[in-house]
Amino acid sequence: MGRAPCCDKANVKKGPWSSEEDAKLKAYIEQYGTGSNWIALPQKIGLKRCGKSCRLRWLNYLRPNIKHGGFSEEEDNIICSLYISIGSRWSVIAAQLPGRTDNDIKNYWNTRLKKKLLGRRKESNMNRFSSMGAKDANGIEDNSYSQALSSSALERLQLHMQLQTLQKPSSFYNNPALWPKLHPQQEKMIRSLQYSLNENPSSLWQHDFPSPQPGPGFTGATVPEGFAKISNTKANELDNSLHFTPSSYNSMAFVTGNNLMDSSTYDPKADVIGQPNVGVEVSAFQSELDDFLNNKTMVFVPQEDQVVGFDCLREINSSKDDVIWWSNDFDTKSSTSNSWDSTSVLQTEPPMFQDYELCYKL
DNA sequence: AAATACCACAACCGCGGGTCA
DNA sequence: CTGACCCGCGGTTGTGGTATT
Repeated sequence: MGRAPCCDKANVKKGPWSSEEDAKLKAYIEQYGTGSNWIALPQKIGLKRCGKSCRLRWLNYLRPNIKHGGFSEEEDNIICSLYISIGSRWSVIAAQLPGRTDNDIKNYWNTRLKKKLLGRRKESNMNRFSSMGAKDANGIEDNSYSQALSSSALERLQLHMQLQTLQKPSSFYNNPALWPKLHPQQEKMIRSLQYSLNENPSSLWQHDFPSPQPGPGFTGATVPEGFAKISNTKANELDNSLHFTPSSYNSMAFVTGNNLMDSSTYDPKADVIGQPNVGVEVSAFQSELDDFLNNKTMVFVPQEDQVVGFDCLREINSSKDDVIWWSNDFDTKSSTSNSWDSTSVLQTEPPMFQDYELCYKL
């Protein structure tokens, strides 16, 4: 049985909001607040709208201090950096851009920024991805690898490549004039974010793979007890098909049999089909992006007062000891949450590994 | 001038998590 | 513990405007 609808679909108006509706909603919320119940709100004020629609209209349009359009170069850079870092976590990205809504940023990315950043390399990257594809017994090109990559992953990978291209001919890393121009406060923000994510075991970014590391819950290269419940059948299935996680490459692990493999030593493509090691290349993504973002400075070690203002970071610092580690993969739709905000992403509860899928997508 | 394609953005939808009775 | 309810999220669709043919 499906989920019950949140409202009576037959009796709610859909489509664009009229100025009268806007005025009603705005006036009421400004006077009484939302009453913490969006579903009941439209009835109270006589709007034939779904509560969710009211909420969206308020948050994305009517709420005070909302900025529309006119994204600055600095905002572009932040969006780009965070997208590469954490993917399509629009609410997280929006939290770093005051006055911007997740919907606005999402639309802006999908319609403009993505094309701006990726457009020029579309053709060459398609060739490159094609060359990465496997060939079957008949020598027919199999693009399943690239097809298996989520669009988000592809975009992020392409962005990474774009950065690499920038690096090569003109010593991008060594030429500050080519670095994206960020306001010092914005650079500080991003570095603080990255620092916290990297330093904290509950980081979004986990460069070191668990298997080679002694640590809580790990025994050599074996999937730790209670950590990953991948079945042999599933593992074999994975072994026989896709050997790197299609949608998560920030920190990548490979599964073979019951073992988690460090991407730096495991060569799944070479193992199976004698192709270049896509996995290693892809898994290098994150550290190179780190370099890109951090080489502009020395190693960034924020002091306590440097992260003031980021409550989420303070929370991390306060509970570092509690956590083991977790994946930075947020692409998966798993049994765990797919809802993140600027704090929840950074919070320290680690129970991210509850099924094989998540483990596989380390 | 009309038809078509493309673009930008607002709005909707369905899902999963959190809360609470 | 369970189920109902609500919230918030990311993905998708709809729509109006603009550019191109």
